Amino acid sequence: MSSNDGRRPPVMADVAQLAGVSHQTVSRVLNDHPNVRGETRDRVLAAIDNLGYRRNLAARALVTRHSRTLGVVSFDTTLYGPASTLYGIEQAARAAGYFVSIVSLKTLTAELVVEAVEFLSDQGVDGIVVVAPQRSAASALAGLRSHVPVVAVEGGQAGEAPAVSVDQADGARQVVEHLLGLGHETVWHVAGPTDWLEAEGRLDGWRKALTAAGRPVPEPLVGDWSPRSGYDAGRRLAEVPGLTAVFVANDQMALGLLRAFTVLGIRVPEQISVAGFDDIPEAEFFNPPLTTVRQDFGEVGRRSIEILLRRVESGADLGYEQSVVPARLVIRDSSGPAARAKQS
Amino acid sequence: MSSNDGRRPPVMADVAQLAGVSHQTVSRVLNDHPNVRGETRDRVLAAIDNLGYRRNLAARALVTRHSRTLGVVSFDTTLYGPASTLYGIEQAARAAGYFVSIVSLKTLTAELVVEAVEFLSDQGVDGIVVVAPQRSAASALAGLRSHVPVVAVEGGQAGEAPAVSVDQADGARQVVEHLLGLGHETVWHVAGPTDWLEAEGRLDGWRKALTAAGRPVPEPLVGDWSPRSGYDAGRRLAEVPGLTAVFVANDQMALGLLRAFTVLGIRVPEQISVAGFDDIPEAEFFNPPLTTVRQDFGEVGRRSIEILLRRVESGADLGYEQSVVPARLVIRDSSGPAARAKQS
DNA sequence: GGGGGTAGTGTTAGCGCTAACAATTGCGTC
DNA sequence: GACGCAATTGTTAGCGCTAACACTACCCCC
Repeated sequence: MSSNDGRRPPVMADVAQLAGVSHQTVSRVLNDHPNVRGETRDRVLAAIDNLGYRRNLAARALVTRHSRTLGVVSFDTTLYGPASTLYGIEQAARAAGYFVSIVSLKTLTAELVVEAVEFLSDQGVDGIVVVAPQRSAASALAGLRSHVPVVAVEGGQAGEAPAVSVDQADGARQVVEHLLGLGHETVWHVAGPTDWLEAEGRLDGWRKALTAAGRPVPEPLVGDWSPRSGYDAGRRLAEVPGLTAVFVANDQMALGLLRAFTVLGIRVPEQISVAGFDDIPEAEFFNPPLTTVRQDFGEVGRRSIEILLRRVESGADLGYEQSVVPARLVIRDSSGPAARAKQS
Repeated sequence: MSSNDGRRPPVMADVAQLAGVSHQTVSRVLNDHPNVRGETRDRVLAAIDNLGYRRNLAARALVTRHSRTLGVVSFDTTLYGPASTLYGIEQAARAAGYFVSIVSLKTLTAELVVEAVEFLSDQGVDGIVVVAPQRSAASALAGLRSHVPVVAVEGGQAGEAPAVSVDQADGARQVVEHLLGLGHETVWHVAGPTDWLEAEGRLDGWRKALTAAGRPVPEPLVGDWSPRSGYDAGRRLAEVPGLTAVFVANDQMALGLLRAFTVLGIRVPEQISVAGFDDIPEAEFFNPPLTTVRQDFGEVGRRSIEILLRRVESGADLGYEQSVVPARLVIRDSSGPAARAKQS
C-alpha cells in the first residue's frame, strides 16, 4: 500500500502521505516556518519519527545553493599547531551545524593551495578556512578569486582575505622581557624557516624587544622547526662565548637544543636559559621543563569560523578584517637568573 | 545572446549551447563515456574551458546517490596518533578522488560515536572510517546499522565492522625481547588506559612475551597516555627494588617517566632501561633518545581507505575482514645492557 | 540490397527538495 | 452580509545533473 515498500529510505513524500499533508508542509515543518498549525506540525513530526525520515541534503543543497559544508585547507595536520587549529575549527563549525571537509597539504606552494581551494569549491563548500602560515601560501590567497568567502589563519597580510592569527610578536616580546628581567645581557634566537609568517613574527618581536631595551641583537640562527635543526643550532650556540639565554622559535627545536646542551654537558638553566614557543603538551616534561609561550589554538579556530560564517550568512564581501589572539608566556624551569659573566 | 548573461556560474546547458551539442553529450564527455566522437569531445572540452565550467556536484550526487565524500570519525585529532592516521586517510582518500569530511570527538562514548556517524550519514557520505581505539567506541560500531559501509581503525573486534590496526602486541613483544636480550631479568610495564584497545594489545604482548621467556610478570602500572601520568609512574617505579627495565605504553608517558628519573637522579640507561611506543618525532631527541616502536600510520590510513572504497564501489557488504599493519622496533640510547644486580 | 548491428547523438523523465504562487479557510469590519 | 485580510495548506515549477531510451547514420554481411 505504502509508496515505500522497497528498501529505499523514505522521502518527503512518504512522510507527507503518512501525515496526510502535502510534501511542502513537511518541508515547512523541517525548516521551522512560522505558519504551520501546531497540530499539523505534531502530526508531521510523528510521521518523520515513525518512518525514520532524514532529509536528503544533496537535494536541499541543489535548490538552496548552500551545502552547509565548510572547507579547510591546512598544512601538515600531523604537527601540533595545525592539528590543534584544525580541531578548534572543526569544533566551532560543527557547533554551528556545519560539516567540515579537509584538505591537508604536505607542502604549501601557491599552486597547491589554489588547487586545494578549487577542489573544495567543486564540492560546493559555503566557505573556506586556509591555514596558510607560509608567505607563499598567503600570497596565493591574494590572487585567488574564489566564489565563496575565504578566511586565512596565520596568513594575514593586509589587503587579502580576512585573517585570524596569534600575536606572535607579542609572545616573543614577553619571552625576551622575561629573560632580560632575569638579568641576561641579551637573548639569542633560533628562528623558524624564513618563509613562515609565524617565524617572522617571532623574529620581529624578539628583535624589537631587544632593541627597545637597548641590548645588542645577535645574529639569529635559522632552523626548520624540527628537533634535529634545534639540535644543530644547540651545538653551534654552545660555542658562543658569553651566551646565557636562547629563545627558540618552537618547542620541538627547543627540545633538540636541550638535547645538544645535555650531550655537551651544559646545564640549563644554570649556565644557559632556554625558552620555546607553542607550549606543546610535552614541554612541561622536558629536561628541564620548558619556559614557553602558549597559543590558544581553540580560540583561533573559533574566531576564524565566526568570521567565516558571518560572511557566508550575509552573502556579502565584508572586506578585510583582522583578529589577533593574544599569546601567553608560561614560565617553567628552563629559564633562570643569568649566570655570572663567564669568559670562554 | 548567451543564456548566461548573469553572474551565475555556467551550467551544462551553457556548455552544450556553446559547443553546439546537447547537454547529455557534455555529460558524456565529463563522465568519459566511450561513444563520443573525438572531434565532438574536443569541441565540448574547449567550451568547458572557455566558460570555466565546473559541474555541480550536488546535482550529480542527487541523481547518482553518491557524493564522493567519505566521513571520518576520530578521537581528539590533536594527539599524534589520531592526527597521523587522519592524515594518512585524507591523503589516500583524496588520491582516490574523494572528499573527506571529519568529526573529531573529545570523548569517545558509544553515544557520541553513533551521533557522529549519523551526522555524517545525513551529509550523504559514501562511507565512513571510524578511528575507535576505545572499547566503548568499538562496541558502538557493533550495534550500528548504517546504510553506508563503515571501517574501523584500531577498533577491530571480530564480528563487527572490518578493521585495520597496527600489530600492537607484536610491537610490545619486540620491545620485551629486545630488553631481555640485553640481559634484563624482566621488564616492567606502564600501560595505557584500560578501555583502550591499543593499551590492551600492548599489555597482552608484553605479558605473553615475558611468559614465553619464562620470566616473572610484574604488576603493570596504569597511566592515561599523558606525560604527567608517566611522571607519576616513574616516581613509583623508582622505589621498586631490582627494577632494571621499563616498557612504557606510549612515548609521551615515557617522556614523563624519564623526567621523573632525572629528577630522582636515576640514570637511563645505565641504571634503568626505558622503551616507549609510537615513535613521535620528538622521541629521537629525548634525554636520552628513546627506544620505541614505530607505527606506520600512513599505511593504516591507506589500507582503511582501500577496504572502504572496495565496499563503497562494489555496493556489497563484504563481511568482516581484518588488516594488520606491522610495527617496528626502533632502538636508541634509552635501552642498554642490564645493570649488575643491585640490591636496594 | 535489405537485415542487423553499432557508433554517435538527442530527447525525455526524473533524483528530492524548496520557492513562488494559488487556493482555502476563518475572522473581524462596516 | 459582503469585503478584506491573515493564517494555513496545496500546487506547480524548477535546481543541474544522469539514466534510459529513441533516433539517425553508416557499415558489414550474405
